[in-house]
Amino acid sequence: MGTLGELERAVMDALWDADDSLSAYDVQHRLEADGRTLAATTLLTVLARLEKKGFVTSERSSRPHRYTAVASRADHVAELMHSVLGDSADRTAVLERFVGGVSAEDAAILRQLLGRSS
Amino acid sequence: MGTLGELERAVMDALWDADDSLSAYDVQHRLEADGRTLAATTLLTVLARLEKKGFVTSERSSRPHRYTAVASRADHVAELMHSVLGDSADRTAVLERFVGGVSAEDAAILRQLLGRSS
DNA sequence: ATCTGAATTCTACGTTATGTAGAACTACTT
DNA sequence: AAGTAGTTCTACATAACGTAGAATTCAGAT
Repeated sequence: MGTLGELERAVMDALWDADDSLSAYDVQHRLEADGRTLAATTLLTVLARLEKKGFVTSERSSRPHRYTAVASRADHVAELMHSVLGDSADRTAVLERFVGGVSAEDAAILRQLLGRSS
Repeated sequence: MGTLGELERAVMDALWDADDSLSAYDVQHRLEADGRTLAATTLLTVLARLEKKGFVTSERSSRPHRYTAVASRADHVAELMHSVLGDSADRTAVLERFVGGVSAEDAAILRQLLGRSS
């Protein structure tokens, strides 16, 4: 599955919040701005782990290697939702519960997205 | 969050598949039927952990204590989906991806549940 | 009231994931 | 060739989880 640790998630957030690729140092500074001081090697380690897990890709031609999130945050979350729903036999029951707990706004968005075709 | 380990999930499945409460021994036998041989104490430990995590409740008045899942499998999955979606800022983007990856059947179920309108 | 066997709790150990980073090594720059 | 920025290796602590033996508890038999 694709569960991330606390730091890993923070790093992914940094990558997602950035529009383009970031170096380990960029990530380090972004986290520092969030009040989290970490050694550069720590970020390198975490980025390497994230890459091994398939969440990140790196550009090793440029010297400070640059890292990018493989999927957008939205894709990631949507994938997680699918993977959770994935192995459910009684999809109707699950979706029923899911929809039941959704806010009016989200329900509207869903209707809109499911829209056309009765 | 509420992520479960492999054994923990297997135990929860046993509880969900059963209609009423089960004793640790019942769970043990069910897992054995699945080709998984475990000591009774192991199941007691796992059940205790699941209870501490709030996934299970137990009836300690009857001698072989009986355990029950707090939430139905459907509720559990739906809750997980919500918790994943939960802290997303761009809900529209996420839901868009989510709906985009849903099967035609699931889409139909969702429309049904959301009641067309709008 | 005691004993006994089943059931439960306590304690514990191995493994893996994750946070964290120093030490060692690599590769441009000048 | 050397220095320095950057990268990889190696390592350790902590926590979660799988797993179960040892010790303790408790209800029923005698």
